[in-house]
Amino acid sequence: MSELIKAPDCQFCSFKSLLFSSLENDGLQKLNRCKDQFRFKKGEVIVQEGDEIKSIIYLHKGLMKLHKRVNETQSQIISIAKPFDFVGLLSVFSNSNFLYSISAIEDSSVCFISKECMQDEIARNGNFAQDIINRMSKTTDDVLQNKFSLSNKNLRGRIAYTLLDFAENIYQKNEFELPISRREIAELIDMRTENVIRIMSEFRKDGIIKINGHIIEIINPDMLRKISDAG
Amino acid sequence: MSELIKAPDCQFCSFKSLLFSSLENDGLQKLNRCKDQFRFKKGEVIVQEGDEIKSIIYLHKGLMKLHKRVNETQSQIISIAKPFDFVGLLSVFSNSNFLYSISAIEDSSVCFISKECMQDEIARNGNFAQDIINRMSKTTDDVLQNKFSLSNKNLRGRIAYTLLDFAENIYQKNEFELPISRREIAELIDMRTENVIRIMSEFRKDGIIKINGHIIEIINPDMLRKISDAG
DNA sequence: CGCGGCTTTGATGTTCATCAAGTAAAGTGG
DNA sequence: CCACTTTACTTGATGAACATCAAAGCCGCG
Repeated sequence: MSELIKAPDCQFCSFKSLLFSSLENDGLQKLNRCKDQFRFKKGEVIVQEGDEIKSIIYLHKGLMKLHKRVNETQSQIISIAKPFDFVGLLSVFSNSNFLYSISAIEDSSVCFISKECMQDEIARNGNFAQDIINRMSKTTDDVLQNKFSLSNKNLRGRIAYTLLDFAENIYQKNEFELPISRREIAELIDMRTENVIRIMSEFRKDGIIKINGHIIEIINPDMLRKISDAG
Repeated sequence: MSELIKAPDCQFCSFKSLLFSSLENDGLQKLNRCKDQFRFKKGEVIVQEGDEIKSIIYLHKGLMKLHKRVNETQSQIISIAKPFDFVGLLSVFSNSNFLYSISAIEDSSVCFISKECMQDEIARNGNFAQDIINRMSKTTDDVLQNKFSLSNKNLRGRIAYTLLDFAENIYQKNEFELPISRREIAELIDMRTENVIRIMSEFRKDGIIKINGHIIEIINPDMLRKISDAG
């Protein structure tokens, strides 16, 4: 189960500079008292669709998926959160309850920062507010950009795009372990499990990628890029 | 062409309460000096994809579309902005240039508020910052919610959803004039012009709607809702 | 060891894009 | 104001892309 770990002082957090550069010591001290650090194992659910939003979730390490039930048998993945993301910055400030669930797809380490504290600090420190706004804007842009490029692509293009996304933006390596099942890939890019498998097999037969279970190696990124763009 | 009109004092703007409730007089005065009010005729382009972002655009009256070129022959509509929307709050704070174009699809009246002024005010006034954040969060949520519900639907469902959206959220009437062409509807909900026409004709033959050019009357909203939900 | 979930492949059917062709409507220049 | 051009709308026919259905192997787990 999830594990509360002794939270280090924010002041010494290695990610501080990325996020809270606009906070002077005073603000950091405050924020420090408003946070809890947790570890989650792969597969654990951090937030259930409909839960009250009490905190903003900052992802230190690992990967998470934001997902939504569509009906009894189907889900949809909205986006995948990477380290340094404020997971669920979407809708934190416009809804009192989460519109989606959040689950760890790799062992992860997160900070929960109380929404109230965050709001106080936003009201008190304009530079911090500006930082948060920029952050939100960027997060939104990324999600939308992703969805829009995908919606123009055929299935081959979507798979190619997704594999490149994992290689370039998430793992920065051409060989990596897919953190999600074929079915979840399908949920992420709006297609059926069978077709995810079929097309990945095609790519394998064409020598574009190697597959070993969840381990993927991209042999020919240029070709993958071409397929993604053509799609 | 677009027409600069004598801008009334923000203090007496009838929309003030909706937007700038967090601004005391001092802040309003400042903002007042940072804005220009314009009128645009249906069809006019307010912003071209790639233009530098210098202002935030507030839509008083009318309707606008946010759209993007996909290739030489195709565009895609990202969303339709209604009165009281900050058009293009998306990416204003994460990009220096617009990622999309903005065009009037009805005669419209807008305020341009300088981005710089806005940022100064955000830094100075925490409550205002909080307001803006809530606004952004809501705008984003709406766009995403829309796109996600659409992506699960078949073509009939998408048309039904869209007609209901116009009737309920934009015009609040069961009879209205579609402000966009069949082709633009296709661009909005990711299908082909021919199928937009075909399905709308089906709905007409089934007695669900009446069509007279761009005038649409919804006869059976319940059925439309059913089709939208089933899709 | 047996059950359920994930993966894989093949066969079949449906949905939708594409192509084609024609009418209507709307803008454009003389 | 009329001929001309372009753009929007409409319907039908065809084929491609993709979902669905079915069946079987695999793997981890209780």
